[in-house]
Amino acid sequence: MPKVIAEKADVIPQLAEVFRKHGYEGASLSQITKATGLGKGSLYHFFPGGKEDMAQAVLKHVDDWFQTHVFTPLTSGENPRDALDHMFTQCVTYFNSGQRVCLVGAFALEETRDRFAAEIQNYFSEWVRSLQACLQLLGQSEPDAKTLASHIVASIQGAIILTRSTDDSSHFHEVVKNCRAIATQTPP
Amino acid sequence: MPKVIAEKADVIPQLAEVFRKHGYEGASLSQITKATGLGKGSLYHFFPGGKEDMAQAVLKHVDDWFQTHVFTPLTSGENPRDALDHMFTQCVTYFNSGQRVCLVGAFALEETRDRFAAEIQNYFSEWVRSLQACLQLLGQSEPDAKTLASHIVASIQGAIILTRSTDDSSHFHEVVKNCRAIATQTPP
DNA sequence: TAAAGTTTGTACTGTTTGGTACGGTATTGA
DNA sequence: TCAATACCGTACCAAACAGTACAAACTTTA
Repeated sequence: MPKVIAEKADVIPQLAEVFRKHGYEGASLSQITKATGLGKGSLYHFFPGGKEDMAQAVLKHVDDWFQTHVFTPLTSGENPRDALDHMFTQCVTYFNSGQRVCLVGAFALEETRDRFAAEIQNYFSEWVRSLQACLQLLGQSEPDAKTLASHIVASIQGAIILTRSTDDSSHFHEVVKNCRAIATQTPP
Repeated sequence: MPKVIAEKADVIPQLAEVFRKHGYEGASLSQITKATGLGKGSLYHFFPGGKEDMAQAVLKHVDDWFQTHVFTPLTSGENPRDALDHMFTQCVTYFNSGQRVCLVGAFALEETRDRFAAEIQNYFSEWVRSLQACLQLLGQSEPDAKTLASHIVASIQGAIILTRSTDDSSHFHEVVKNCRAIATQTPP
């Protein structure tokens, strides 16, 4: 196993921050070189496909994180109540109380949506699907769980927008609190 | 009143579509000239401040629309129940069942957020504030109405992301339906 | 230590960027 | 009808853009 000076994996978090800040179209290579400290040579060595290649790697990284820390726990089935709590806690941390943009959500609003359609769709489908499964384990009917899951995922995404717009992360916390409430209430 | 060949107001909708598609940073002047059919000369005649000027005009236009068609009706007080219904209906139409990006929301996720901070903040504050007022007229307590209002606005914004991500506007309709339900239920 | 392979910086390409300058053409009020 | 004003197209600018080429500097293997 060769020891390397830098690894692809090392620069992905910094790459992600650039895309988060400026979106796909708005992110320039000069910003990327500055953020990663890498010259174009290294960048194109790791990502021969250029910007698109970098974005793909970042999307994959985000998806892996959510798969491990959110989606899989939701469907583990051991203790759905705890899994749900865990999801909300992880979201508050990961999205920094709504101050940190969701990269996939941001891509979904740009024209780039088409370029990364499969990755974006997969991320949100998986989230809704696994959350729905968890809610059904908690006693919700299938259609109720489906609606509720969509609603909760949407709320979290929207709460990021609201928090960033008003510079007030209490919005995010309130929305999460409300989501916890409607997720555990018994349907009429 | 001078008759003019073209008016500023005429190009704003087309301008808005470009910003919606590409975001502020991603929107290039060549895309704008193409979309509006206007040369740079005309563009800089109407908007001496360039791209930023154009974006300001578009934000103003959006804000005016919501002020007239959503925010003011919510606080009119005549019939809060109808006003609430009206808001949801207008949103479904305006956002084309979640397929049309909310320009202000999209700006809030970009780095441009800082540039247009005041306009973005005002838009969402007004929305939440007027919705809260309406909910209080419907019998919600002040804190409940505040939380609920944040939650509903966030849900709508997030529902756009979800719908665009999955290319399935049923997500938007389900979220709106759920929002209608939680808005009118009596608190425990 | 020598050869092979990996990583990195620099200089360069042609293109596009936002913005300016300015001459020309409509439309106006007087 | 005749300035004055409002509109519009083209050519132009320096800076920044994404991407390429390639040699120098490292690591590793042998």
